[in-house]
Amino acid sequence: MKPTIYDVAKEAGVAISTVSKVINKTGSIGKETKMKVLDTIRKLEYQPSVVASALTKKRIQTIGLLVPNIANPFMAEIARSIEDCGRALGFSLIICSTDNDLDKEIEYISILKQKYIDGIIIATGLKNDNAIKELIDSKIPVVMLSRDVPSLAVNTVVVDDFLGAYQATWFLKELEHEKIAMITEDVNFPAVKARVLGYQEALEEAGIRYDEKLVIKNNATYIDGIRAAQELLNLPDPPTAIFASTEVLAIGAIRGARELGFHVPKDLSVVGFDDTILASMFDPPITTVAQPIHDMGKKVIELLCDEINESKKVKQRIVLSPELVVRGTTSRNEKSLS
Amino acid sequence: MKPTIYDVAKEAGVAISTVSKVINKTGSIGKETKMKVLDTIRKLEYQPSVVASALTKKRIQTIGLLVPNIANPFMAEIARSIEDCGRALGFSLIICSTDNDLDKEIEYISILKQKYIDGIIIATGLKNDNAIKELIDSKIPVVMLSRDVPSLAVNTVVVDDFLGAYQATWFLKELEHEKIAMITEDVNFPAVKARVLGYQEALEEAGIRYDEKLVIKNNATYIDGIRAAQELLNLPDPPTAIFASTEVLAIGAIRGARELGFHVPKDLSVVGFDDTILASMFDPPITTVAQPIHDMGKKVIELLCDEINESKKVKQRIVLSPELVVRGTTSRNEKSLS
DNA sequence: ATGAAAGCGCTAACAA
DNA sequence: TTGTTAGCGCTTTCAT
Repeated sequence: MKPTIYDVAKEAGVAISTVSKVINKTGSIGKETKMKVLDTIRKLEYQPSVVASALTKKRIQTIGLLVPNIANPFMAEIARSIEDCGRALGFSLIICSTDNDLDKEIEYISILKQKYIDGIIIATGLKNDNAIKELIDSKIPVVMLSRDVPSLAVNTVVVDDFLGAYQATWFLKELEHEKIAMITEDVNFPAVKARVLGYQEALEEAGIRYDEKLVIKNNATYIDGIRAAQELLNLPDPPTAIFASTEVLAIGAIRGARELGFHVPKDLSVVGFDDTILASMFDPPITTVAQPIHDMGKKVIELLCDEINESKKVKQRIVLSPELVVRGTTSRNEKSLS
Repeated sequence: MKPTIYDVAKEAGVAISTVSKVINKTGSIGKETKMKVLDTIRKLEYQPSVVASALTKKRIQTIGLLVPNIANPFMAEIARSIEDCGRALGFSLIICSTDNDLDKEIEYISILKQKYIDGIIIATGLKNDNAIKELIDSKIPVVMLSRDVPSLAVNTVVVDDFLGAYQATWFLKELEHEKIAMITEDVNFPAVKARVLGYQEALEEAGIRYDEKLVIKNNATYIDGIRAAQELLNLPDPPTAIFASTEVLAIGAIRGARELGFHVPKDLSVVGFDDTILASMFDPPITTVAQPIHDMGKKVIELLCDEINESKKVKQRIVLSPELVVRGTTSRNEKSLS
């Protein structure tokens, strides 16, 4: 049987509370006894039970991560970043793929609570914020990732979607593109709306008239990307550049363009968003707005720890800047010279 | 404060053991009291503490998944499958990315043990099996996924790598390719070796002489794929087809070929392995040996549950068949007609 | 069928 | 500085 704190205490000839103290570095213990305890812990290969301590401390050194789908490369990369940052602080990571389904989200939150999880990171995008509200009311440390809940005071880490879209669009403008289209998901999330706004702002500053026929909203699948691009390219006066608000949409758009005989980037420039493995492995590698995935994980864990330790009671909202990564799907607009 | 089992008992006017029994469906309880208890549970919104019960039952309804890297699309898809199958049975999933680093693997295993995890799924590939041996000796339910430990009796789920490689190679042969190369990771894992063997076997049956210059072993990065393909295509008598033992290698190979002016699939056919999102989103979509990701997750959870419940004491080794998915990176060899 | 009580392994007062 | 002890919330005999 695995040794318990009692075994250690007996073997070392001290009380269990003494052992507990040296393990948790609480209270004060004599250097002598401390060494003795440490020695027998090593000798017995004793490992404290996280579960037993969780019963009193209400913490099990584990955090939950709610994502739409861990199979989505962007989420998987985010998860990896969070896992690493969390591990450094002793946290394990439970993955919860909700498919953006409210019922699953509620179910997962309920389960995580039952398990005395230390905190929850929410990176799902839902229409309904009630589940989140209740969560926060129940005093469980929460931080939102890439998701704003405007009506709530809650720790949040987001990237500047407006800026990212602006950068992408402006870059296209500097490449002398004038008809710049946008493909995006058709939902009401602040993040999505901000990207459209950033696109519009850049156009305006560039002196390009905003044309709503050039903005295609739909779902965000590969197929949607293909369709949207083809719809755009079949226009009487088709765009020479497309800003896709997602890597998958960008890849779909490229595919759609190619099927119509357009060459990327010669005939059509495409900029994506996220910078997942999909962008760098595609041929040509995709010019894209990179989310600072590593920083996002780091900040999110920092905020969560602050919340867990109650060291800071003020909620924070951290906005990280994205960065345009220029690769092979964009080029100067030749038509504008004619 | 969250209600405890005591609150429920008091409110319902019964003993806590009675409440415990109705929750766990153990022992026998009168229909009357059962209803009464159930009602007050609902009324109080009582949720039993998994942690407290774990203290006696030694189970926390959570399993650990050791993978090289959750950011790897194949592993992320596997994780999703396992998550879903596990959730149906009430398990949460803790992700542990080891980077195939023995120290991290050991550290993770140790942490998982401390947390009274119910079982561990190991999908990492390591040179050293000692950590696994100890794990199994310590009676924690374990199942290996895509990893054989020949010297150990342990539940295992693998796909038939030999068969997959055979199918890929044979398919290429049926396309009348005669010079078929292979690119693979250079490690000693049974899975990797089996793929090389399957390739060789198919060649032999096809009456094609095995040429070791056509087998490039290296790491398994995108860059390695590029280099390997270029090395092959620069041969005096270059291959017309490449079987890459990984999606990433396949994508690298295609890129390498294109840089040299080869068209895929006209000048060079490429077959990959895994069938992740990378394969279907690439342009053209990649012909690949699909691993039955969903079945793998299902079987792995089944085995783990058997082990957890001790219902079956015989260790099993389940071999799943891969399936060739023909897409756009393969075509008939035109040169053979000349 | 139901209840009383002894743990599970640890933490945290409180004493000494 | 060290030890005693009462929980934490639940499961599980063993009585009743």
